[in-house]
Amino acid sequence: MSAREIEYGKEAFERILACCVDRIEAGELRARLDQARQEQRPLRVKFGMDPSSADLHVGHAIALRKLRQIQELGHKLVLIVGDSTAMVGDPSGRNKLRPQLTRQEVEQNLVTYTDQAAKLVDLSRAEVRRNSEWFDAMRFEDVLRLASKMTVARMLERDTFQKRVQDNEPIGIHEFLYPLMQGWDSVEIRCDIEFGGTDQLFNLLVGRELQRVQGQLPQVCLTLPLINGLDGRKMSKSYGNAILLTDAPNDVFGKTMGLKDEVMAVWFELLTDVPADERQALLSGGFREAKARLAEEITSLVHGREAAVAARQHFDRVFRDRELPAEIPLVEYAHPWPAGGLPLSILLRELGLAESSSQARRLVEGGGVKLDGEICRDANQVVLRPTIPLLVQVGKRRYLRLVAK
RNA sequence: GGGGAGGUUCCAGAGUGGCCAAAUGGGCCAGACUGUAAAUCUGGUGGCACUGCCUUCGGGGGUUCGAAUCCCUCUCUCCCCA
Repeated sequence: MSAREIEYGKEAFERILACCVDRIEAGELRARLDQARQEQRPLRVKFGMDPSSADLHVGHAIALRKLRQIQELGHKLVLIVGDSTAMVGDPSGRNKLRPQLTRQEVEQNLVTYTDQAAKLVDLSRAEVRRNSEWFDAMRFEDVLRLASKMTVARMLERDTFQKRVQDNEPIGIHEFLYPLMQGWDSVEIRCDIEFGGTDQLFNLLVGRELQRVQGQLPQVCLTLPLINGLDGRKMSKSYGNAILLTDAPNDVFGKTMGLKDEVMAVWFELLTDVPADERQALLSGGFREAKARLAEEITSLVHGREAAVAARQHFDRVFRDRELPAEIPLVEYAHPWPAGGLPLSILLRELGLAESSSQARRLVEGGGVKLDGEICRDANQVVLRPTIPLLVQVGKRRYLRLVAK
């Protein structure tokens, strides 16, 4: 296997900086590329992800796409899995104390995490490091030394902390440690460039400072735009407004179709490879068509082109043409069917179409449940053992064909 | 260490002895409408084989015919003073 060609020139410089919001310092990047060329080595480009929730979303995909480009330029992606930092909880962009995760929870999240990241970057060529590697080895003394590099005043300058002070929200001392930990990761891996969301700027800069203190060349800090979620707030799994990388293709497509028209341009730019002139043409045509294309691109990004095309067909069929989906899962009722039949509310609960029989009752009474295409408004209606598959439909998105054992 | 203010249903936040399964807003779910899972409007939003019953208002104990509301205690958070 021959060594990959590494790109150090103007093209690399520009591609690295493309889409970045903060560039601290772009000039240093130039010098850093030259230096790396002389030393015949790739730049070490860091990106950190805390396995603090189990799922990545398309907001993360902006960074991951960027990192893939960096890999294509031949530079080294160093992916930090923040298993130690996840136990602290990043206070960035948070107006509340984050729950501290246990080691066990972090371990669980970690597995799905790297799998998801692998959809978008080549992990086999990346260096994946857990930061517990060095933090577990630290003694309290080391922690104190690290903590002395930062002042309370500087920490309190941060908006998020200010707001919390104003709102009488608690701030844990450990939260002050977070930026230092993230910064220390940069020292440990001798980072050349660190990427993060715009909310990460402070943390990234701490990395610079710590590197300087430790006699390393300070990293270049580049931030990427954060993307808003379906409701306009910052996209976050915990707000429930995210398109997750684990969402089924139909959901990725459908959620994208629900985006506000105004944000389409940004999504096209940050999340697709559609060239600028083509994007322009799409956006000046019909919104519906443009958004369908966007949805297809996003779905393709997560699940591949084939799945994306199928998702688009499904969407058109179900939501535009108001027809039944092409494929409806056949579900076998798990228990023996009672001789006297089964009240609808109980059936829906048992099928997992409602969380409780009360909720099922509400769904039925609200007109959201159809049996064989007929709206059924009586939650007490007894459903007899189906002899042929019974089409059960809850809302616009949940369908199944039910058979008895 | 001392003093004060608080902890309410997914979230914010009303409620200070019965009319409280708990206002209002957000979120979420469903319905109508639509190019769309957008926007808007409507309804719903503890559980139960449900016209009734059961369990909720930080934990535990108590007063009372009756407590989210009163008392005791524990616990957590915030503020002020030291």
